[in-house]
Amino acid sequence: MEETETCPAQRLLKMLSGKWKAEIFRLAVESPLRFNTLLRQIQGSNKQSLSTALKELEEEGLLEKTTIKLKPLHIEYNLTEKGKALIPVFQHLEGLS
Amino acid sequence: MEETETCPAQRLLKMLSGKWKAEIFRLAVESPLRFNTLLRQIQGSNKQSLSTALKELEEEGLLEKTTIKLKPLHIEYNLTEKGKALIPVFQHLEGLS
DNA sequence: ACAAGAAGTCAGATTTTTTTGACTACCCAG
DNA sequence: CTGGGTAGTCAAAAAAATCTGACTTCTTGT
Repeated sequence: MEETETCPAQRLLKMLSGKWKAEIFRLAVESPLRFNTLLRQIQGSNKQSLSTALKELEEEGLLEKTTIKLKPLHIEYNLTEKGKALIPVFQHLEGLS
Repeated sequence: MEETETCPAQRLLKMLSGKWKAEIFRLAVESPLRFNTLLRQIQGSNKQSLSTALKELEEEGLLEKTTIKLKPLHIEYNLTEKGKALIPVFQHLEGLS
C-alpha cells in the first residue's frame, strides 16, 4: 500500500513489470500500436489487461495516445521521448542473459 | 502458466520484478548480504518473501550464496559477475526518471 | 545447561494481478 | 438498417504474489 520509493530506478522497473508491458514496449519500438492489433499480436493476452497496461505506460510517460482523425479514424500509441530513452537499456539487457 | 519467452530482456526484467528484488539488488551492490540483516534493513518485508526473492535471484545467477565457515559461521549472498553486469543498467535507469 | 541469534521452512490467510464474459458507443459498407 | 470493425468499460472470478505466525536446526555466549 504505502510506497517507500527508495531508488529512482525502482519506479521504472516497477512500471515495466506486469505480464504484458515488456512485450508491448517491444512492439512499440517497431511501430505505432493499435489496440485491436495488439490484442491479436500478443496471443494469450486480453482486452482488460492490455487496456490497463497501456494506461499505465501512458501514465508513466512512456507511451502517448493519439487519435488519428483521418481516413480510417483510429487511435495510436507511440513511444514518447522518455520511452525511446529506454531502448538502449533494453538493448543492454539483451546483451546480458 | 505457459511462458512464451519472446525476448531475452524480458526474462531479466521479469526476474527483477517482485516487490523486494530491486531493493535487495541495490543493497547487494553495496555489500554482501546476510539474511537477518536484510530483514532488518528492508522494513516492511518478511522472511518468506526475502527467502523466495533470494532464491530466485540465485537461480537467475545474479546472486551467489556462500557459507562462511569462520569465526561467526554464517551465510553470505554476493553479486555474481552476471549480477555486477547489471549495475550499469541500473545506473542508466536512474539517469532517466 | 540454557537462552538467544542466524537462517530458514511450512501451511494457511490475505492481497494484488490477471482473466473472463457481457456490454457500450461510434463509424463505415452494403 | 444490419453486420462488422475499432476501442474500450465493468463486475466478478480465478490465479499469482505476498504476508503471518508457528516451528526447526545449528551454533554461540554465559
